[in-house]
Amino acid sequence: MQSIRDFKPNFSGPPPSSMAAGPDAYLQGNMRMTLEDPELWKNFHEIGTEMIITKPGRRMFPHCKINLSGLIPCAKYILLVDMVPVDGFRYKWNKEKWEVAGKAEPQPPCRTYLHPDSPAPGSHWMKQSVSFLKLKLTNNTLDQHGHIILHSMHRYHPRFHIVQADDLFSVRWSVFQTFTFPETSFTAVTAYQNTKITKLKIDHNPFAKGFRDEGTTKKRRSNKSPACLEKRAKSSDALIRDSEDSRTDFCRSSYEGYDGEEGDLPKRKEVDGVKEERYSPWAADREHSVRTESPAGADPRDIYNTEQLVPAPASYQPYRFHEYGKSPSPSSSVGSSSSSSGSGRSTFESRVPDVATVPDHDPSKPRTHEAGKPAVIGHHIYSPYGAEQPLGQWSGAGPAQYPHPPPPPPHLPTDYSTQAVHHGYHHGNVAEWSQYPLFSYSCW
DNA sequence: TCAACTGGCACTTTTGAACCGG
DNA sequence: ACCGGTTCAAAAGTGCCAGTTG
Repeated sequence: MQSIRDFKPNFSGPPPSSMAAGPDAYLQGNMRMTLEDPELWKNFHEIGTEMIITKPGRRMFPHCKINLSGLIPCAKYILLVDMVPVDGFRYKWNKEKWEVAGKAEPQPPCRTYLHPDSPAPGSHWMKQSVSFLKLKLTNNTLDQHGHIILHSMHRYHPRFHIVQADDLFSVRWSVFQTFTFPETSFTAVTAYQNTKITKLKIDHNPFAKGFRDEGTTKKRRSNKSPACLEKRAKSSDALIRDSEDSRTDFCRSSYEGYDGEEGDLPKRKEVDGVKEERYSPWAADREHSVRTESPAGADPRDIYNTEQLVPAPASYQPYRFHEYGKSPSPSSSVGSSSSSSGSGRSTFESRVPDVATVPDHDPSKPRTHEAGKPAVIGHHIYSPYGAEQPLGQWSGAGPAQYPHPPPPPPHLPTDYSTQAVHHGYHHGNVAEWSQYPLFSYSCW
């Protein structure tokens, strides 16, 4: 076992183009990512965001949209998103709140969504917001379309990866940074559980206009049977009560303690980010409410931006959080770690021994990483494939990139996440590490 | 028995081709 | 031939809901 930061720069052979600029190329401390529509996300988050997952794939709403700054205008970057479990539990909706319903199911094949513009120069990413509108979620573990596979009734949060790379082939050597936004965590569901979420979605998603109460069109299925209408009336009772509030008040929660601060939502968010967690339908969140504080603090939106320089593969990191963290919710861990030091960077350093520790995979090809600097994707660290399969799964161009979708990595056991829940990572080995690829699939 | 899931439905927006006039 | 604007139909994205599944 060897810590990443212990590795010395010792790449043999010519460095890839993305590294040719020399050591200064790694100094990207100014890189910043902010989430667009943070208020909307926060409104959902306070209620407990749910995302529908279907077999053919469903878009997210709200969809992930970010702003980037601090990139090198002329350098090329690749943007990726993956979904990582927030914790190791399965949930159920019971009496207007989410409850733990057991251990999480084994993680489906980890997939990464590659932004279709990738690779593009920094100037491209910075000139306008970057939308991941086309990202789709599915519960079909045999999905052939490259959608991100999730389990229903499990909690996830998206991670955004910025990789400085001239092309898809050089990603594995490239500088990358990972960002998460606590308010983007959600529960994957096949049908909405919380009627408040349904209402929020209807109110804000243009495709759902037809379900709005005060639409120009008449209500659908208005001639239902009385029994059905009665059932509907019962189920939508809460919605009707909500509808009596003004539309600008839609985010008002029914949780106790909220009334005292209603009407001051935006201000409260900026002043006290911790408090708002109280309104989460997550009992755990309310009990262990820890909020991310802004590392730099200049931009209010940065309050929600937890920069992670942790090169942990998807579906691996949360369990490491779980292993070392004190809370069952890694999102809380993320927030607390960031807030504890007031600096995402120092937080990263403090976590390196725990999170960024990798098995002593291949001593002949050591990885380079120094604490406080963006991590370098080592040759073997994140690729589930050997050197003979150099990220071919997400190379090429355009939608035709997965006409023949890649099969799940054959070495991926179906029960590895169960092992993870059982905290089996103290003594990792090569096979174990390779089971948690960051970029195992190309998707767009 | 029941929670979770599926598929069809009605409704919406988005997209792109076709058409027209300058 | 080119360009910009309009129209229209198909495609795709929504939540609803009854039926199915485990």
